[in-house]
Amino acid sequence: MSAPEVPARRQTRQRTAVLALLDELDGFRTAQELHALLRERGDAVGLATVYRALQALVDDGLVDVLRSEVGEAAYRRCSPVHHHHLVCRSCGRTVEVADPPVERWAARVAAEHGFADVQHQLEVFGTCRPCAAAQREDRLSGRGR
Amino acid sequence: MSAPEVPARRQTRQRTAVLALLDELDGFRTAQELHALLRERGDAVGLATVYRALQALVDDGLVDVLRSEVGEAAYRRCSPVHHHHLVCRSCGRTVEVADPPVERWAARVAAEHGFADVQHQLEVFGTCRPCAAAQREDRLSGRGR
DNA sequence: CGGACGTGTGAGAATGGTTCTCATGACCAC
DNA sequence: GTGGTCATGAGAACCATTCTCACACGTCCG
Ligand SMILES: [Zn+2]
Ligand SMILES: [Zn+2]
Ligand SMILES: [Zn+2]
Ligand SMILES: [Zn+2]
Repeated sequence: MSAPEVPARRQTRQRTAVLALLDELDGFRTAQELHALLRERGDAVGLATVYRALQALVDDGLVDVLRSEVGEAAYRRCSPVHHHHLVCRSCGRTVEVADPPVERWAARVAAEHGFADVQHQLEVFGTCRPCAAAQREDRLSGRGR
Repeated sequence: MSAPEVPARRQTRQRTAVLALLDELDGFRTAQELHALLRERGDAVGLATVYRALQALVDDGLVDVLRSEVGEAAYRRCSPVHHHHLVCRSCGRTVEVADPPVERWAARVAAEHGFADVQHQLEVFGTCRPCAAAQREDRLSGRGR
């Protein structure tokens, strides 16, 4: 009800830089990594601002966020339609994938147990071919232990 | 190769208490919540020890861990066979569910993109019936805003 | 254009969950 | 029993994220 509540997002150098950087990267990156990359490239942006920009992008549905196993948040420019991810554990390379059956399954199993307001999260983790090859090499050289 | 590597888990009052508490609870609880519950009940255990005991249980496959949206880890006594979870957002009540099709789907989609060492995580979140009813009541009373 | 307003920025402090440190205590095989 | 480990716990350390607040700068009329 009442006003549509659009706080009017303002266009600044910092927000533009964050989104531009995300557009060039293909995988999930943490806020700290993005902050370091921006600094290297010269587009210096405060860390707190990186966090705020990412949060805004997530709210706008332009960016997906994923929690790593150690609890850090990682961000990626994603398409706005519902999808899931196939993520490389070591380099972050990501492929967007869809699985229509699981959507129906989630809704059905939730209904069967009387759960409402259903959401689901499905992610697949693995090692992409280049990273697997690199790891094999490492093992062949000195890393016996 | 070499020794089977079983560091010999020692049985102490603290670890017994943590596992016993988890056995009584039906949902995912954070380490801090478990620590508080143990203190109330009189089985006082240091917070660091709760974390260590939980980590050991996870390593042994007796407990599952889930990251909340705010990044906290939540633990639950679970069956040792592979399964997924239907979790109530507000009370933590949890149902273990299986979805054989998604297992095959994950393996296939990973193979198609050349990913190895595949793992997947699938969780469904919702509001269980009792919690939904409670929230409806709250809204009817003073919470107009 | 030219301010006025209100949002955005950033350095540093604060927060809070988790892990580490290390002196002390308690299992348990012998 | 005893000894050698491993476990415990209070507090410090860690570290990602958020908060604070003085200041800068888009945006919007006029
Ligand atoms: Zn995505
Ligand atoms: Zn889905
Ligand atoms: Zn489980
Ligand atoms: Zn599965």
